[in-house]
Amino acid sequence: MRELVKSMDVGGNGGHAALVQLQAYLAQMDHTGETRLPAERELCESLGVSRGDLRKALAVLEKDGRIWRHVGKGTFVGSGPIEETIGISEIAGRTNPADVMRARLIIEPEIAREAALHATLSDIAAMRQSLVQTREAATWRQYENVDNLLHRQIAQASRNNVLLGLFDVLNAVRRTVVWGRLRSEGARPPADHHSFADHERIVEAIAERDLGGAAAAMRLHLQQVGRRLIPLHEAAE
Amino acid sequence: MRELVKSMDVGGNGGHAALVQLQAYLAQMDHTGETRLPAERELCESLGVSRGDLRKALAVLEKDGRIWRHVGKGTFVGSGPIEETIGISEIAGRTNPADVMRARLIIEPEIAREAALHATLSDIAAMRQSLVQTREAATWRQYENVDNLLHRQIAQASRNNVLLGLFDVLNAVRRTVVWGRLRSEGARPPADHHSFADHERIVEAIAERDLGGAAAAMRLHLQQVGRRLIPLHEAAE
DNA sequence: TTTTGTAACCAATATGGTATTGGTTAAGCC
DNA sequence: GGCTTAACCAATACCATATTGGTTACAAAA
Repeated sequence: MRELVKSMDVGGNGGHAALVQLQAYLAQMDHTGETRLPAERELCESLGVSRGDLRKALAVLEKDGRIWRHVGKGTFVGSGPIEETIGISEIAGRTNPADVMRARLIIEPEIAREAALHATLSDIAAMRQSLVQTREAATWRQYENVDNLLHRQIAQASRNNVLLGLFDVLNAVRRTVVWGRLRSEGARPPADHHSFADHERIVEAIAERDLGGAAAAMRLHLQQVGRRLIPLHEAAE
Repeated sequence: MRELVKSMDVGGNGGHAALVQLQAYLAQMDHTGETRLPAERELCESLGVSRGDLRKALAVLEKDGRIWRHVGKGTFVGSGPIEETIGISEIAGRTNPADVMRARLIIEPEIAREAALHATLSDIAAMRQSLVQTREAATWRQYENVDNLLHRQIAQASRNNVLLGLFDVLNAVRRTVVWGRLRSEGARPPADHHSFADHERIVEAIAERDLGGAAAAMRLHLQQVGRRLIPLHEAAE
């Protein structure tokens, strides 16, 4: 312990005393469940050390990974700041439609495979109902809504809320990145639109518990969607 | 159009006029890029209709999916409210360690495959440096920090910010779910810890552009980690 | 001179009061 | 009955203020 302190370049003796007091304070606080410790200005007075020494001790513990600090929030025990929320626009701002499509191509077939393994009968029934609704859609907007629902139902059928959450994130990023890209309003999807057959193949494979078939069908479907999307993207540049 | 209005149960004639005026307003606003429309109290006066009629017309457009509203925020044109942030705790609260592990097994091998395809030389150099640091870690805490860094470097090497973002979400969920589970403090990772060899195989496969090898090595590594984690989980129940 | 303690300041965040907004209800008026 | 208006509610936005970790300057002490 003493060697550690020496090696850490902690100035004089006062710094050492502050570190010992702090470690005692942490040990006492560890079994209370509370993770946030008092403000530096209070703590240094409470421990009877100067704020500079306290900060040196805190820096040691932070480098060791026992605490983490952030301006305006405070000092906390734990390995690091657990991000409580992820900003969709932060992801969407640093990417492009091609990367989104590639991510979908990587994630969604595996989700479909998992769905084929865990889908319940009611899951499958709900998907089949969505299949009918996609064909009945009167406008492109309605079609997109039902299409979104169907893909999410597949993710939900994986019965894995982590996968479902990741799908939701990916979906939100996609809607942010591609927002306002295709504006082919007015018409409705043609009756021979490739997605109809694609969707049916996916749902059928899931219903038959064909893991590889579901993944392959989803991959094929996304590749078809990608082919229709890339030309628009290149034409815009 | 007129039939639509009739079928939508929009009371008397005043409601129809409000709908027409609103549609005109939307069309005029559509090509300005602005998505938020004025507050109801202003808009109803601007259009010269009562607030009740305006709200009926807004309800029709909302049911049609052309606008969406939220208390305190306003009314916006578009299919739906794009979730700007995803709460990690929302996902973590509805799941369990097993699902997190399964999601990692599905996602991370594919990320490793992508990394083998797109990693730059500096990416690989950084990974190798992390490999050394994992062996030098003096405590389990330090080891975990470097291990986290290495896995994130692999995701970063995919050169796909969407995949990187999804990895960050998954990682945050994992750290929330497993928080405080393993408390084997004090010791340091043994020299023959399986992860050392696992990590080296993964990085080597990426460096050699062996797509399948990278994915397989990552899958094997995570399966090993899972085997060490499940017993702890079952023992707790 | 070097080190330590103190105070002051900065940028980021938290906090609380106020204003705004969609949603709802009730009364008055055709 | 329908229609209008007004008032109220809960959720959100907005803004000023307080708090916090991070930094610097300067005097006191060694």
